[in-house]
Amino acid sequence: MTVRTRFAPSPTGYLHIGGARTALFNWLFARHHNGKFILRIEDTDVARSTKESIQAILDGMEWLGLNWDEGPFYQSQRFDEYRKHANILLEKGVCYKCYCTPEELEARREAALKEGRPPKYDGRCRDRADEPNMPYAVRFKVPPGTTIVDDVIKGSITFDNSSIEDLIIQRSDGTPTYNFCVVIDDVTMDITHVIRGDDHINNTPKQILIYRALGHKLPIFAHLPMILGSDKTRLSKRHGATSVMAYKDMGFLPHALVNYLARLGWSFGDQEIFSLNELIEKFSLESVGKSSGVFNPEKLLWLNQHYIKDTKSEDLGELMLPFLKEHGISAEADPRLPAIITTLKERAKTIKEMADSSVFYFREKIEYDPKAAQKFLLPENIELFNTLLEKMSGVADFTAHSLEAAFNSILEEKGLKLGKLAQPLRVALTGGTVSPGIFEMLEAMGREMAVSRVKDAIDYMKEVAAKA
RNA sequence: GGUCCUAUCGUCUAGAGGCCUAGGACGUGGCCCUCUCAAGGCUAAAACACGGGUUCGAAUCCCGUUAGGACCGCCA
Repeated sequence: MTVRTRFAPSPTGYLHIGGARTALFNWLFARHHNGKFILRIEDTDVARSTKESIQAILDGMEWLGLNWDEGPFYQSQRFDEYRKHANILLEKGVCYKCYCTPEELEARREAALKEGRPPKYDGRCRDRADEPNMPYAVRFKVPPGTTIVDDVIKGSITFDNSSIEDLIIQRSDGTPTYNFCVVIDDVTMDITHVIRGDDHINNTPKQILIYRALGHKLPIFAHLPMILGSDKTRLSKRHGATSVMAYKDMGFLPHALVNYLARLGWSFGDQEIFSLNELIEKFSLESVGKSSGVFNPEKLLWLNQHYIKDTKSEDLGELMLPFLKEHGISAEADPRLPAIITTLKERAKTIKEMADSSVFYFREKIEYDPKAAQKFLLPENIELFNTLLEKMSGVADFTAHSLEAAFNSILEEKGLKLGKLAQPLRVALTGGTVSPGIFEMLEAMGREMAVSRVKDAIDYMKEVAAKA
């Protein structure tokens, strides 16, 4: 039997971190078993579902590389199917018509809560014989006894059916409700493994009861522990960015997020770094932990940095262009781009950070950081810079290697340490005191720009001398 | 309030009764390297929630306590 898993988000917002991990685990499990991964949009709540949300979820999935084999299926297009099954259950007598109005139910709920009783439906329409000409909801008649959820991750969980209320499976307007659609869909789509957040555990016995009433075999259930924020409550906007696409905008690589999410709740010995293929090969539900985990942005950052170092400069260039645009820089035609990135990628935690620190490579003129200029662009360095200019113009090939040799000869001549030369030059070249290594940076920048910046620095130092 | 889930360094985790003086990773501190910043290398501090059992032996199995979390809708 082929494994079939599904991810079934409701389109009431963007794809968030928790949903992405659920999707990822479903995807990994399906891929590991050479099965099918199905995408289903749970939009039975017509009022809250939006087209924008659907698109946002699809975008997020695509960015993460979680491709689906079937779907997206939309529950809103399957209402006839649900109604048909609801009627069957009604005829079988395992469901009944409930004529209580939402207002009445709400009033009773509040009263119960006030008196400290469980806000459970009292079943007053259960054995009603008449059929008044009024709108009715279809309720499932929960049988007595106990229902056992056999969960791959959590183990066996027993529920007393008396704690489960007669749930509505079809609203009085004829639309189906969640617990019912899920079962009908999972049955008709031949889902073999239901992998979802453990916030669904309490729904599971209800769904099992419906499976039984329908006469269908149960899928295997696996309930994933929640992802928590730093205060150990359910991850939400209060904890910062929760939208997957926000991570794209912050300059994260999709695989960094995938690797991070995979390791949040799942482990493979002491291994931290996994390629996509390794993830597929090594993933198993057995090694998913039971306890919830706190989302840790620092570790994500570390992984991102790791994968940035691991990515070819050419590819990074492509990814960096949109971030450069925000600085008003169009670098797509700049042949220096890959070389520039090579100097930067060892020291960037995000693509955005890399773009921010690359700006000096692209500007016509740079501005000096006042403190840096005051400390390093001193008139006493004019002579040194003139020598530098000669060497830089004279060196046969403008590479890190020959530049280093050329610089060393200056240093030897003047009896200087590299620091005395590198820091002033760094300020002249970049405007600040922090940058990539001086030789690799010169090579990446190119002779033309380097020479012009040294000249500018000499002019600047002369001005300073004149003022003094 | 009811139902259910969970409990190892600050965080993610390894741990399947003796391999545990509890391992790895992120983060944090120190040292080395060094033209700045990183990266890299080395290193340090840092945890079995508590109480009872079971056992020759418990982080590991059982029970309880405590603490956290989720769910209890004509939302999904």
